[in-house]
Amino acid sequence: MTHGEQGSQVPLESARSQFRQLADLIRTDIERGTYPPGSRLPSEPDLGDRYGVSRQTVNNAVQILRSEGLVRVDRGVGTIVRELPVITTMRTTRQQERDAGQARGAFQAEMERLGLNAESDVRIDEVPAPEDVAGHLGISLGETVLARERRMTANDIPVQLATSYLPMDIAAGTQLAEPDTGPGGTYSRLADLGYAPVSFIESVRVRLPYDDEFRLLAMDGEQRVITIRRLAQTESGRTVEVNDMVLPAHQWELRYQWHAK
Amino acid sequence: MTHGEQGSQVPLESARSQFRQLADLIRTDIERGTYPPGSRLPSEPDLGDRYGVSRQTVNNAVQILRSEGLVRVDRGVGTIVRELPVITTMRTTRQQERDAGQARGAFQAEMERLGLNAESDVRIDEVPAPEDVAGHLGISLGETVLARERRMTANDIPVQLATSYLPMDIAAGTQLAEPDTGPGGTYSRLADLGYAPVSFIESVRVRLPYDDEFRLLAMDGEQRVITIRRLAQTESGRTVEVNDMVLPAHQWELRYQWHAK
DNA sequence: TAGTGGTCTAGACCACTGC
DNA sequence: CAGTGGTCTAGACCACTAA
Repeated sequence: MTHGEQGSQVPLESARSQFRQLADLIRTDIERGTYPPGSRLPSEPDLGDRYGVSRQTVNNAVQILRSEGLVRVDRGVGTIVRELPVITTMRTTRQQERDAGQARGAFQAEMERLGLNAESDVRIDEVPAPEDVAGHLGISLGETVLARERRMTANDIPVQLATSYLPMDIAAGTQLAEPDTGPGGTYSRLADLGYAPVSFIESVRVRLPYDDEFRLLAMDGEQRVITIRRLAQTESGRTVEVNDMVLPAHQWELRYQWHAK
Repeated sequence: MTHGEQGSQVPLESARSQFRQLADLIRTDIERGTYPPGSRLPSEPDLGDRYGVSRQTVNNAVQILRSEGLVRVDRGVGTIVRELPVITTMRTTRQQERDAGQARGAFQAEMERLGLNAESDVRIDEVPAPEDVAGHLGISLGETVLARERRMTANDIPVQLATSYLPMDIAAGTQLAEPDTGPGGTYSRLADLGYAPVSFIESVRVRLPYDDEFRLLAMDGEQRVITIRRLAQTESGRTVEVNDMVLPAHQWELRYQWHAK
């Protein structure tokens, strides 16, 4: 009664917490187009008045929508409805071959399919191998490896970090140490050098982002990242690449296809 | 000054929010064994006094640990340190064959490897095909399909829900409609019937659990689920199974292996 | 400077648990 | 019944943005 006279126009059941129900209401409004992509939600005090709840309760509701990637908060500006579609990445025996024949990578191809403008930075470094990477590459602990760090964006929104580790005895002085690995990418160059990867293992996990990932991926609130560690092995069983990928979980779908036998 | 005299023994920087730093402190204590698995954290008021912060701030910190699966809250009891290890599930061309030869499924095998006691319920139903399932199975909208719903536990902790949809023209009256599908499981029976699956596609996503999933998986706080939809196809290209899996994200690692060519 | 969301506090009421 | 966490509120201060 103290404030907001239009309070509780929408009946809230008592079974579920108010902030969850409020999140549902706002989500529905977004899906119906009441708040179209790119527009701003009413401010938290406004929403509080409108629904007859405290600002803290509104804030809790908005946290849910943020964690789903439905909205994004611009500090000092407001809460904006997002519009980036879900990106699908595909891993297949056959696709793998197709990708190898392409001038551009799988990421570029998917972005084009979605009509998004894909860009990526590359930073190349020689670094001491992280302990677990050293283990996979069969390298002693202090030894240096080639690290190719990439950050990929779609329509200027960061969508993936990837760090590829390659043994120096293979990569040093080759095109693998150049920003542009040329047609077919890393795996084609490895093949040229006599280390064609034929077997791949990917380990997928979900977790909270680290601070640097949070910043580099422009993440928001309680969003999660998907982490993928890919190992690429040659016919002889040597692991010639460790690739650590980090993806905002809400904007990706991973697709794996394989064949029995 | 009003309360808790030991307040702020641990210096908190001002850059990051108090509740995130507090979460880090408690997490460290858990990892160091100060709060061993199975034990209870001090109550939220206690922690508030100890660190000189409000109960709400403690609550926010605990939310983070819950979402990571590090602790679990028993209503009316307290916050308990968890101990379920991360479960790895493996998908490989070769593994697939190996599994087919086993009396027990892949899930059982992994549980045994981890020394966990695996159990699972099965419920079998004939239901109208959900719209997207009908599309995949090439069935008209109202038509019924066989639904095999499973709920799997490890040491009595629920770790996976799975619903397998099979076309009635294949499954009706066969062992596929029985609780126990026999040696080799569903895929072996499909093979016996002349519908051996040879190609598999899995689509992986991460999201907040629905209410029923939240309950059935005994989830806690802001935890996420991994959803996997698997399509199994025969040589002729017919999709003979749609399998929807739901897994608490914090306790699983998905592993995919494949071979080029 | 006014408005935005981030965060914190003190206090409150609730449902649930175990004694 | 006392203790637990879930949730809500009113009020506050902050950093940041845009006008």
